[in-house]
Amino acid sequence: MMLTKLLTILCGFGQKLVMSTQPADDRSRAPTAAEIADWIRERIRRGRFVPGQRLVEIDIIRGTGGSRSKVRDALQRLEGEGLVTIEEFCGASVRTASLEEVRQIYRARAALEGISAADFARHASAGDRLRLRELHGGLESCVSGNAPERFGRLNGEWHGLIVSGSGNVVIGDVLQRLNVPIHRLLFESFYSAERLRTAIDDHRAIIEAIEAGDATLAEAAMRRHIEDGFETLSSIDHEVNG
Amino acid sequence: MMLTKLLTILCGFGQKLVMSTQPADDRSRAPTAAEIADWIRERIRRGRFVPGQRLVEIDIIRGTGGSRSKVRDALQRLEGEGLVTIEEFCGASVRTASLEEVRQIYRARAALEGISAADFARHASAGDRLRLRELHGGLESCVSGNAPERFGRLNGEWHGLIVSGSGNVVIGDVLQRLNVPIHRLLFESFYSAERLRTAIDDHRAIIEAIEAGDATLAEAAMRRHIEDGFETLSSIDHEVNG
DNA sequence: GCCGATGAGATTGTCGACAATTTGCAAAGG
DNA sequence: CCTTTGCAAATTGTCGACAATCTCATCGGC
Repeated sequence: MMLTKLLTILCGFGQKLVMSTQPADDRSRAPTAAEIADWIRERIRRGRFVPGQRLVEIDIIRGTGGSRSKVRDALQRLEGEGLVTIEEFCGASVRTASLEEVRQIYRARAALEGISAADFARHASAGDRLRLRELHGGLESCVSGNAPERFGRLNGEWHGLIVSGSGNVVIGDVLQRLNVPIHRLLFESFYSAERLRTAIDDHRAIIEAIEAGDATLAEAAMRRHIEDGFETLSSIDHEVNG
Repeated sequence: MMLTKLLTILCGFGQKLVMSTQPADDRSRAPTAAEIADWIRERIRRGRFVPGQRLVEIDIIRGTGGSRSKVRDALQRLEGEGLVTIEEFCGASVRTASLEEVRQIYRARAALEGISAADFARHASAGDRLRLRELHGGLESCVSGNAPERFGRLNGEWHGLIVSGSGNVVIGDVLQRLNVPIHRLLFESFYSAERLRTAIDDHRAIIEAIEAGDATLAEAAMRRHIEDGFETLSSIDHEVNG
């Protein structure tokens, strides 16, 4: 009995939530493997698939209308992204990120976004610099208007702009991949108003360093900003988990 | 020359090199998708499959003894790693990294290995610190003994030790993935004896910073070391292609 | 001779059927 | 009541066949 329960937790963890059984997608045409992967990714992001949950192929087939091969391809692709794990005869399940792993992801983010901020300060286009200021304005209005949902989205855009404006596509890809497992944490803004104000201050300091052309300062500020973000996250986790 | 490069980028370019037609692997059991992926990866690393070359499924089936589904799975996995590109009805081909992309990869490496060096200086185990010195001794003997092949391998181990000793497996994974497309460049040591001596000097400076407990200095030195490495590579490329 | 149509061969994409394995249930035994 | 054992259903892994598409050599018209 205890053994079966243990095994259940190890392999499978059968959280068989009943699915909304809309038989297929709106469009009649068969979806590609990439589209199925998007469908799953989106559901994980939205919290419809929770970490540890098992992703049964037949359910995804019913949900997307794709064939089994396509669904399997999609799951394999997602495994490559580190979003799900696939075990022999156990199928795919949403991967859970430990706090330690989140810490390591944030350290990598600090390094990569830090260097991106420096490169942005050095040779970003005038258009990107302007857009950065605009986004910052939007973020400030979110804080005063208390719109945490919009804040999460704009904040993501702001960080993305720093990277894309730095002109390094490779770093952009790596960061996007790194962010996937913690996407829910990033956007499910359970941040306090105080944290939002702190973030805004950090952003302002970074922008000022960029506009002053001080790449080193921009990098240092960005790093500190991201590491502070992890501290906040970590303290929240401690409150929640004990 | 330029034309072939262009054709390589376009779809196909049937570089139908005849394969060594050993019918299957030594062991009789069927290889898994992961093993097939390793087989392909290894051949790309060794230069047996050159960038732009088309990877025909049937050839890989003959070479590995795996079934078509497994081979296709393996290719898809490799696409996820960024090693090959798959186009509709064009199949898989070894992805070519442009000089600009290599530059971006080196920039990312500089950021990640830099922060790893800092973390190594802060809290690496005594065993890892000792091993770092040992590897450095091996590298020095390579330079004096003129053994570029062994130098490439040991150099890889040295850099890997910095990362693993820093205690961040996420960064380790990212770096491993980043290095795959440029693996041939890293290990096909066409480096001059002078470059090797410069690298050794860099390494010594990094080790000294680490032993002095100066994380900031270690990071800066590591960054400069990697960016110098790219400069060397870039100048070689100009000699060859320009 | 040059150029486009055309058809065969080669290569890849898709799918469903079958085999291997696990899971959940239910009955037998203590 | 608890544990164990066996079986049926569910789920996943594997494979080969067929369809769709591309490549390239050939042929006929101009």
